[in-house]
Amino acid sequence: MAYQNVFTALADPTRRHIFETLSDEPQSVGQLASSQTVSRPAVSQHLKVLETARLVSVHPNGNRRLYSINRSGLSDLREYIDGFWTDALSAYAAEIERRVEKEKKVNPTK
Amino acid sequence: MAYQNVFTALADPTRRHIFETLSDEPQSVGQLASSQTVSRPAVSQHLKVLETARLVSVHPNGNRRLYSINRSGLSDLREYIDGFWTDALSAYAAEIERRVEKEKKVNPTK
DNA sequence: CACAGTGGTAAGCAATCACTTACCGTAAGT
DNA sequence: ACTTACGGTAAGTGATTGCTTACCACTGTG
Repeated sequence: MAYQNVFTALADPTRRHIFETLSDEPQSVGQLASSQTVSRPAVSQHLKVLETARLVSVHPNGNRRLYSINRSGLSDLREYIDGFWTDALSAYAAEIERRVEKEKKVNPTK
Repeated sequence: MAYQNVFTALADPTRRHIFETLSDEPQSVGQLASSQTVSRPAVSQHLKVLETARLVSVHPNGNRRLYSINRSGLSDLREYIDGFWTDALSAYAAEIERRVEKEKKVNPTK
């Protein structure tokens, strides 16, 4: 039911970049701002949106606040997406198909 | 690479509603507009966004244009989402494999 | 040839969004 | 207690967005 916020949260390029940066490793707000083109308050506002979409989590550590990725939002999103394949089997089959094709690209000799 | 457009396309509630309506059955622009709270041109503009995101397809049929769902955009989105699982990813794939095999046993004719 | 029916596009407008600077609260160091 | 670092929030602004009405092109029917 929360996929709405996920869509709006990841629709913005800056927010996606922050999210992808956090997927590599947890960072503080200041760290994030230094690797971003926008100011620190902007990052703070973006993190608020990402947090309400359950895409990131905060862990206050002394003086600073460490932000890390939260896959709950992505799970909501995937659940929504899977609903558009009529029967569950075709969704899983399509998933398998995709992975097989991907593997073929990486390792064509197989 | 096209998931950006998918995010922005499905971030709007009206656009999501149009997309979900089309997932039930293909419809013309006029049909869609009648089941929507917004005007026909608005629907037309939304369909344009959905089309560039590869979420819907058009099939001109005589006088009218029949819009139907296109899952390519969703596939792009799922691919993007799956990139955020690392270890859990393989477990997920194994789970899919298991379900597919199970289904094959139950219903071998498919 | 008209003449409906259908739908894409242009122009304009109000609301929302992303960003900035300025300010304030809190936690550690001296 | 003073100071420095960190970060959330308020206020304001320019750009973007979603919507409307108006207009125009195309297709099928009399």
